[in-house]
Amino acid sequence: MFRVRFAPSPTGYLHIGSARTFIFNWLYARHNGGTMILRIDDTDVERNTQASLDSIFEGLKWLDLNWDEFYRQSERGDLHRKLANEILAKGHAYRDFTPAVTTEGEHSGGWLFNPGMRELSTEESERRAAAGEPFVVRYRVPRESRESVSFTDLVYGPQTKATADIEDFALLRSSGVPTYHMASCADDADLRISHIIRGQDHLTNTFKHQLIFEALGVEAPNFAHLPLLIAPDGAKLSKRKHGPVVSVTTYRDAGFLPHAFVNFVCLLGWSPKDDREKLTRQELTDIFTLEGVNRSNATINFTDADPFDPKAVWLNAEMIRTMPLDELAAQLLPFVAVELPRIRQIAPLIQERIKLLSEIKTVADFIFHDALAPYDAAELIPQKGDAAMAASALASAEEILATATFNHDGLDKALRAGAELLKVKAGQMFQPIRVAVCGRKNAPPLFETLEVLGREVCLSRIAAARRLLKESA
RNA sequence: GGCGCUAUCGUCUAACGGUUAGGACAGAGCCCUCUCAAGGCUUAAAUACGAGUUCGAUUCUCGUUAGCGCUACCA
Repeated sequence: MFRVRFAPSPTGYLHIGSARTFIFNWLYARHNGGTMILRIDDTDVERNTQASLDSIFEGLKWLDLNWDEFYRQSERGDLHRKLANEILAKGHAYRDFTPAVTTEGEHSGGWLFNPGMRELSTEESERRAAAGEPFVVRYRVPRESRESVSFTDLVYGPQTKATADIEDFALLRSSGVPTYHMASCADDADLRISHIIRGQDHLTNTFKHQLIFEALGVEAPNFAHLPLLIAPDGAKLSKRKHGPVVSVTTYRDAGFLPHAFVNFVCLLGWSPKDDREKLTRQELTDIFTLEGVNRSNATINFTDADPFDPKAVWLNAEMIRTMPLDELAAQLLPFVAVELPRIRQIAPLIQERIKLLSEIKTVADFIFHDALAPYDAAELIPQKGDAAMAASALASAEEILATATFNHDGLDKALRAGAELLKVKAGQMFQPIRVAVCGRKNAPPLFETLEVLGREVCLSRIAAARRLLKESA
């Protein structure tokens, strides 16, 4: 019975590291025929935002990742408090009436608990609580009765920590609201989570969680911690420091294919061990195992100039190149204000020229704008040619295009014949035409481009180019 | 500071204790070609450092160094 959960706290948008955690959980669940649970860990009322919650749903929707059960911690407070009080009643926790220390508080060197509070008698504790004195409930780490706490991580192996190094952490805040540790463990126990797959930043917290599960009298779930995703500067990814490049929606808006993103992220901290890189979703679910997860942090390689990891871009370009044209056209639709049938015509022209879907706007700009952006007449002059050659090529092209069969083969034949007649190389004939119709030298192949543009547009742009050439002479 | 985790090309990674340390991306060069791409071929590039165990260490042990994480009434 495999039950896994992704438990984000809605205090920022869905970022790439969280997305990977979801994906690994999802893959693990699907691989094992288990249950994927989405649980919103919103116990920190101060920092929760609706925008953040929306961003989580938006991101997961885009990635086309689903879940089988959904919970919100804020609706389960009764359970958390009940279990916390059980722990208190059993004597595994105590009330700490010490007021929260101010910022200049003196707890500099390794205090584990507030002296005296652990030893308060039950009677006094009850009395002061009843009198309305504020308190937090702290776990009573069993330093006297026990040397250490241990568990075996499915990724990092056997882990042990001395109880002497674990502080008496809070279970309930003075407001009565459970802390992350309490709420998380209470829910994991109640939801019968079998495997907790989460970021390595929780590895040392796991000893505390182990203690909570024990106090609750339930068997602890299995743990698998994932190496962290870090920025090229070695720091943990953060919006403040690294900007929107860490947000999943940034990838979407830039024109990544959802699966390219998933594929890329899977390669960070996990390997199929057989040199395969491009993997379909089915292949990923088939071969994903925790044994393939490695232990060292992975750097996402980006710069200010180039905000996306080159490998992610490459994967995206690969998928764009190999996908059916109808599907590509559908993916391209949100990026331009053009009808689907027209995009379908353009798609073959740009399929192997764009790395990101959004690049359709620049690579095929000459199709979307009636008027070409101004260009220098010198651009029209072919390699090893002069203005006269450009002029005659364009004059000839105008004539040819007026009557030629307007498809690839027809244009190919007619234009090559025209070049021969002018005694110029094919390239010298084509270049002026390309610049005339596209407004620049680098563009998709000529014949297909002419065909998609249509006779009328081509002729008028060539006429305009001839005028430009004359004016600049 | 304390505790923990990690360390292979620039990046992501592979390698039962025995390999010329492999692959991919990015880079460089060549080819193909109507430009740009795409594609093909070639190339450069790594075991953090020091001990130990062993016939033999990227792999096991210890130490050093570095990076990261945790050390909250954040999650």
